[in-house]
Amino acid sequence: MADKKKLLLLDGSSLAFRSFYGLLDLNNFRNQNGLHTNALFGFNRILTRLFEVENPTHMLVAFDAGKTTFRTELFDDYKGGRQKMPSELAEQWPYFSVLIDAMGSKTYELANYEADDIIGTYARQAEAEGFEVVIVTGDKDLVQLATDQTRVDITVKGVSDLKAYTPEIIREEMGIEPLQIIDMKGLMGDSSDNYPGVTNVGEKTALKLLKQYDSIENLYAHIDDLKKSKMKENLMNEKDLAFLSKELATIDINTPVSYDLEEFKVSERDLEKLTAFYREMNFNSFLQNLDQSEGDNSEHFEDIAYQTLEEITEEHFSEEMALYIEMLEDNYHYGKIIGISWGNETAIYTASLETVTASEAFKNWAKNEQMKKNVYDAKRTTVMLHYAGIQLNGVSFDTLLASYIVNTKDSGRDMAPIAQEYGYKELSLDETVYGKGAKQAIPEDKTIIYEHIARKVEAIQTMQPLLMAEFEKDDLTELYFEMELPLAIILAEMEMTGITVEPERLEKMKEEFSVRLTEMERAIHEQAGEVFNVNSPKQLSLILFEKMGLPVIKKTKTGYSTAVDVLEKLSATAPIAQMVLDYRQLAKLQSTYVEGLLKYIKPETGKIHTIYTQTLTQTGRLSSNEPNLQNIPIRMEEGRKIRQAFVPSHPGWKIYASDYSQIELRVLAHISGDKHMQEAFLEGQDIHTSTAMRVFGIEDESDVDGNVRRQAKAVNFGIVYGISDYGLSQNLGITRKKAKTFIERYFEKYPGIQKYMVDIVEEAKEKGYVETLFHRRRYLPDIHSSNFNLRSFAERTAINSPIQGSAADILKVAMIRMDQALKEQGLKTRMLLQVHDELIFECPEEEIPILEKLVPEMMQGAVELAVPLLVDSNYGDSWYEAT
DNA sequence: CGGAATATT
DNA sequence: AAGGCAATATTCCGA
Repeated sequence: MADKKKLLLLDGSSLAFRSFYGLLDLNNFRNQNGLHTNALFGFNRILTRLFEVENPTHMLVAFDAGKTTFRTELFDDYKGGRQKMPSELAEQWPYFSVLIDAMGSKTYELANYEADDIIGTYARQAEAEGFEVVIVTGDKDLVQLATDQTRVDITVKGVSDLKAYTPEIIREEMGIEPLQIIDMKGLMGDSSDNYPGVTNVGEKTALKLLKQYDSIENLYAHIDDLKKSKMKENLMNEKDLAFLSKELATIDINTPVSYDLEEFKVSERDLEKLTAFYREMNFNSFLQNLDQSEGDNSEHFEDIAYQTLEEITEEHFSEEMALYIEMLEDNYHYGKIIGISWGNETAIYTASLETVTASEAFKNWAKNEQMKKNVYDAKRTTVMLHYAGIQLNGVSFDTLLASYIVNTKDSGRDMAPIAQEYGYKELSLDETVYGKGAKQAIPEDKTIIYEHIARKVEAIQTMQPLLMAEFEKDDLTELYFEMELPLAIILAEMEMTGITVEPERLEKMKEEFSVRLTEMERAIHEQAGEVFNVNSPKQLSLILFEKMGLPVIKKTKTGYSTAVDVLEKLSATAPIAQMVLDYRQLAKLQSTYVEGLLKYIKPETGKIHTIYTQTLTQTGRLSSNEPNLQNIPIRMEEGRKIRQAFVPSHPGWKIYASDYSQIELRVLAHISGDKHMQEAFLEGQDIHTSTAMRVFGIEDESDVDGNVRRQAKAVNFGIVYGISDYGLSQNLGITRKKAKTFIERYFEKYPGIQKYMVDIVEEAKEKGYVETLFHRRRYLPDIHSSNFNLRSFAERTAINSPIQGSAADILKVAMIRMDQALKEQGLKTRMLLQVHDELIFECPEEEIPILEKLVPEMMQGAVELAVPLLVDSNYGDSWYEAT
């Protein structure tokens, strides 16, 4: 069967503007000539994506022709009041057509008409010829063109996401037919196109009227039926305006266009033109993608000299070298090393794992603290070699960790993009060399591996001095060498040590849960009156809201929400809601924690070895994965019991756990300098009680009941996150107005906090980044965005990151101090886990008295703040008992 | 492969 | 006029 013809119609002007404002980072998007390139970059991304996703046979990008159109003749002020195109966008304008042409598509503009009209006209023509049509624009007006054959995709936020409008979706969301959009616009007007509509009629009123009267014409035919009201008066007075607005909103589908549809057949993209364009614009990532999609991308690489060794001797080592170990698996506790490379400016060597493990010379070099090694991911390298029976010491630089410290955006497993960023362009993506997903494979020809990893060694060497220079420039040297790099080695040890988990305990829970889940599922089916998949939110929502007719509380992008807060509301009247909640809770425990953890117990050792990712979060926190041991249940007793399976690895040992009390609020008290909050901590008061008394004006501490304290606690949390009245109201289930007064009262009572929030946002705007107590940076490009959401998010981030990040820094310092102390004192105690504000150890019982002094000393003394740090500790026979 | 839901700090 | 709290990971479903 021949593929159906598919026409893609792009509103070039609209998308260009969207790209420009969606990526409003004018400093970073410039080419070597200083030309701004942000809009072109975004536009290219849309085009590439559309070609991939839609695979059109025909395509046209339509542009607005100029200031005057037939609409301005109808209405002088049409699009009046619009500010001029910013010069930064205007200078990019000529290049859009260059890009579109290179991509194999056509552009078109027509004097006196807007892009909308061209699109409307061709859409209707194409429909008549049996095409499938897709329109892409940032302008909602075009939704009026949707039909069964034509879909209209509107950009939602920025340009990356599109929302599809089909007639069904429009009916569902607005309750009208696509063509009625015109009537709606006629009544409500359009502020961006600057035509007025009827006074005081907005979308809501317009839709209400249209549902009753279908069209403006019919509405006015029945205008006498309307009850006397201000609205009726407005409608009568402004009848002309309504009809004029409707005319302005109507897309002309009979524009005198001059090309035949067949002219818009998509042609092959012109690689030469496209490459030249990307080069000119400095779009390196697109260039690289282009290379890959064209297959052999090593063609333009310089040859690299390296030597594959069968026999390794002392001569192959020098005082300072780069080292790289290749393994395809992400999880290095289970993966297989497929090649090893090391070298310096004069020579690069490669060897197989067998050759290396057979070599005493290599092992001695690896172990020797004095012999410096530059690596990419010190932790990964250390653990991989450990499993190969090789001890690695003397790691003096980690280029991955370094690039993350310079910019938290660099977090990649893959070296190529980071190397590229630092000017080393001779390296392919791992994906290109080894394939991805199911297609990934170890190359038959080992020289492919060796050449690739030899380049990695060269990349490490190239990057290292550049990263050092960045450290000096941004005052990051101490953070890196005193905190992050030593921590990487400590984390490696923690991961290798692992934590013992008793499978028997989990197996028992599994049996019990399985029986209960079956029964709960049966009961839910009974209530529903049919068998369905309770795990499917879609099927569940059909049962709840359509079959059983329960009230819809909240919607998601794709349908009805069945989230906790929704089900909780429903549970008052519908027992099935509570049953689903209970079922979900248990199902989560079963699949993620009981069965999930069992999968990760190493049979040989009975231990779980997580992987901490040190270079991922934007705040400086660690993350834990495969499995995540930072979110083991604790709030609900049932889930908390999971922790009973986490036990010491030797008989007679204990699990010892210490956590910081309210570290984030203490950090906030410190950096904000707020006297009242500092005082509360200095006097050892319960902070939430203290807040409750201040904010709610309670005189006597004994009058603070649980509920009031809970509310104060929620406000404190909200403050740390950069609060909004809406967020707080959702959280506490109170009105927005009430939430607002809470926050106002809070700021009144803690003026230092309010000042901090204003100042930090100001600082972020000035510098483009915020930083922690230890100078860890987070860049916030969106702080200047004209997009309200992006900007607001950046502002909240500016408030939260120094708090969350400084707390993370403090625990990192504590870990280093603790590790040092354990080693110096020759203790048997081992640090096992880190969970953001707590450390978990295993220890022989006799060391407990030592730890009770040592751990608080190391943790509380990690940093000197204006308020004391406080640590709580517990121990027992399992993690459960230690918390 | 993205979205929804839910687990933690 | 809009719009939605900070940082993560994992599982499941359904296109």
